[in-house]
Amino acid sequence: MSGFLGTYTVNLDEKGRLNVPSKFKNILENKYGAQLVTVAMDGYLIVFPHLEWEKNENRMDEMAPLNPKERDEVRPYLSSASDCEVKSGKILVPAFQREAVGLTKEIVLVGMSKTFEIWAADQWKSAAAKKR
Amino acid sequence: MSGFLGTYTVNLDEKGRLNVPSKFKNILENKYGAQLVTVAMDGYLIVFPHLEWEKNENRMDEMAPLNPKERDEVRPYLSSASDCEVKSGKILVPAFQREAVGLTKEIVLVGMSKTFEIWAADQWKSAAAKKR
DNA sequence: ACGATAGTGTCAATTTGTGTCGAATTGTGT
DNA sequence: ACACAATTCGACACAAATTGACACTATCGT
Repeated sequence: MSGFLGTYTVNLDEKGRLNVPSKFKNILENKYGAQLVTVAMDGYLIVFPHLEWEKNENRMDEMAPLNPKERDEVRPYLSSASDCEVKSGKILVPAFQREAVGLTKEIVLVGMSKTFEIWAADQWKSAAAKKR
Repeated sequence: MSGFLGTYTVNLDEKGRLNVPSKFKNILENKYGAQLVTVAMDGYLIVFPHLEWEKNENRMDEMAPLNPKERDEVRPYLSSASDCEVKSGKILVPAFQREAVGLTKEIVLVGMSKTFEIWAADQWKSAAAKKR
């Protein structure tokens, strides 16, 4: 297996869950596990298998907890993150993240090797249009 | 579990308590315990699980007790701090801290890995707006 | 001791999250 | 192209978390 590759169009169900495509599911089961961390960026979510997320976390945890400047630096990332889990083959995207990046129903999963991304389908289309 | 992550909007009840979201509650129960220390910063409260607070305390205890400069540095933090506890799944924020950071009803909990923060909802919104 | 204020535990109604299952769709081998 | 297997979809029923209110307890000052 070569990490997360390709794009998949899927739908969120009425509670905001998405079905993980079987290719991604296999990678998670074989290389990682069910634990994930999602981070909202400008326009999309990044999904980290827990193992990959830890690399970032260790860096952030070195901050001096009573130093406001240092807190300000990491807050945007941590505050927009969430840990979640693949359950019954599905991922629940928390409401605050769905709102943060404007996910409604149709979404696109984009493989990015060690991580993958979740885009609102219309965002993805217009981003793709801009590319060329 | 990856520490405190994400943002949660909750309301203080009529006595100034907040419901701890279950994700945070699980982390506290599994990794820490019910004992917390809250510190007022400029605009928000930091909530330390007791174990994490001790790390600061150790650092502060190294200061020379007869050195006024060093005393001046730590005084603002300690004087604005309070210890509290999760009881029946809720945290009572002491009145003087609610006033210190202007908490009324709607508040936002912000995960910061080893700690989390309590913001007044309007403060949080205007801070977020400034970011970009 | 008294009332006033602040703090605590509990509950029912609502909202949100989870597991399952059949039907529809897609993929695979022949 | 066909039959069969695997995957995906959407819906439902159930479980858990959240909310807001209420009643009760402790604490404080007079």
